Amino acid sequence: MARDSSKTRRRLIAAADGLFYGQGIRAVGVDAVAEAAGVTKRTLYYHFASKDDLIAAYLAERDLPTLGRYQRMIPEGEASAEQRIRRIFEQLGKNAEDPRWRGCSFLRAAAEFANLPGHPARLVASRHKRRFEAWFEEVLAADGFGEAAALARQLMILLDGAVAQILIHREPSYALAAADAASTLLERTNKSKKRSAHRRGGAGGLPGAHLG
Amino acid sequence: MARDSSKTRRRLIAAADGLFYGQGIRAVGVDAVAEAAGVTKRTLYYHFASKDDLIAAYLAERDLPTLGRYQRMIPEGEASAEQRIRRIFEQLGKNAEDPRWRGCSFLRAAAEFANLPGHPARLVASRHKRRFEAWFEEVLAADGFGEAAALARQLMILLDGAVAQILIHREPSYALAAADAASTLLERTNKSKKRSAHRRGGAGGLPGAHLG
DNA sequence: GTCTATATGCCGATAGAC
DNA sequence: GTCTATCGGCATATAGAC
Repeated sequence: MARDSSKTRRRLIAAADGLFYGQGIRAVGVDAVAEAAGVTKRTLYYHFASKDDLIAAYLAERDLPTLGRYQRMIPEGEASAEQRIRRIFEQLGKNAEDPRWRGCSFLRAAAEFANLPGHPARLVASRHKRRFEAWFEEVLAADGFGEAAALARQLMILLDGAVAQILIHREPSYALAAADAASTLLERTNKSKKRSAHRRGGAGGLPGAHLG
Repeated sequence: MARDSSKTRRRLIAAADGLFYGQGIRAVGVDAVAEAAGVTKRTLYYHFASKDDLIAAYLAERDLPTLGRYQRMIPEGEASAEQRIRRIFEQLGKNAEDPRWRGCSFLRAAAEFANLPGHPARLVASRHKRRFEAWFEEVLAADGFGEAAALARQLMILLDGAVAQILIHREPSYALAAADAASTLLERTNKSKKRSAHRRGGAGGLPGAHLG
């Protein structure tokens, strides 16, 4: 089987995911990851050139699923962009109530490797947040918002800002404060610059296995 | 000399500050801290019961000076609260241009110890952010804003959200996006709920040795 | 209060067998 | 592709002398 998709490799990434997200990347040794995956350290080093390589694979594996989970929170066409985006912040607050919630894996990785700008984990984290911001921009533009790019940036700031405050205070209600701020920003732009009307309705969605 | 204020103890905290902020707390061993302070490890353990104790002292030492640096960025009575608060975000962007900038030490500590809610570093970080939020509330209330507490929370979210994005993307311009968002939130509240007029003028201020 | 020396264990990474 | 065994180094923390 190809080295990139072997069962063992996937088991190692899954084990790394649980340990790195749960305890922190630098706090977990490769011994623990190998043991959790049920293989020896030597096998881990057959599949990954280094711990840094494993870290990058762990984050890359989270990239699209994380974005997809947020996208599924706000089904297209069932409500206005304002309502759909508000739902994202509300869902963040609910997710943060789970004791296993540890904030955003990408933000935490950037914090852990703040002194290593070229670290592979940093590249994956930056790419993920760019994708997220681009998606926000699409959602806003599709609903007729002007200055969608600038608004999308502000929403990213609010989202990670809420994550940061919740992480620091262990207080999920900061997500609602961020939701209010987002509503204000969108409402304000809506009234002055939005170019077309929106649809109406409600939206559903449940948190997946991942929490970040 | 009292153990809490001895020169050696202060040298150890200063050494820890440079290393922990520069490279991350878990990335730095006590050996490195002791060597940077010019003492042996045994002396470090005379002054601090454990590395966790040293970590807490490192953050506690940053608490009030960090808040004070922000407070000095916006001298009281020289401008409206809107202008003074905008200046904070602009200054964050300037500080982040320094290659030694590594984001917020409290946020990064919370990220590193996300799995240890009772860790002394977490307590210091939470306390610091509470103080910061309370100060924002004072500034807003003193300028006649209604809902100052809710607005102060939103500003904290924007501030740490900007720090997070800058850290992830190495892109200080996110501070300006946050500044615009803050202006919008304040302007909007200003127009609908502010209770009194404000003064006018400009403000000065320079970044200190600390960057967090 | 500071030193030398050490205890004990985990760190990331590798050699070589099968 | 996975194993056993191990390398050299660094982790936090401590014993005991002065």
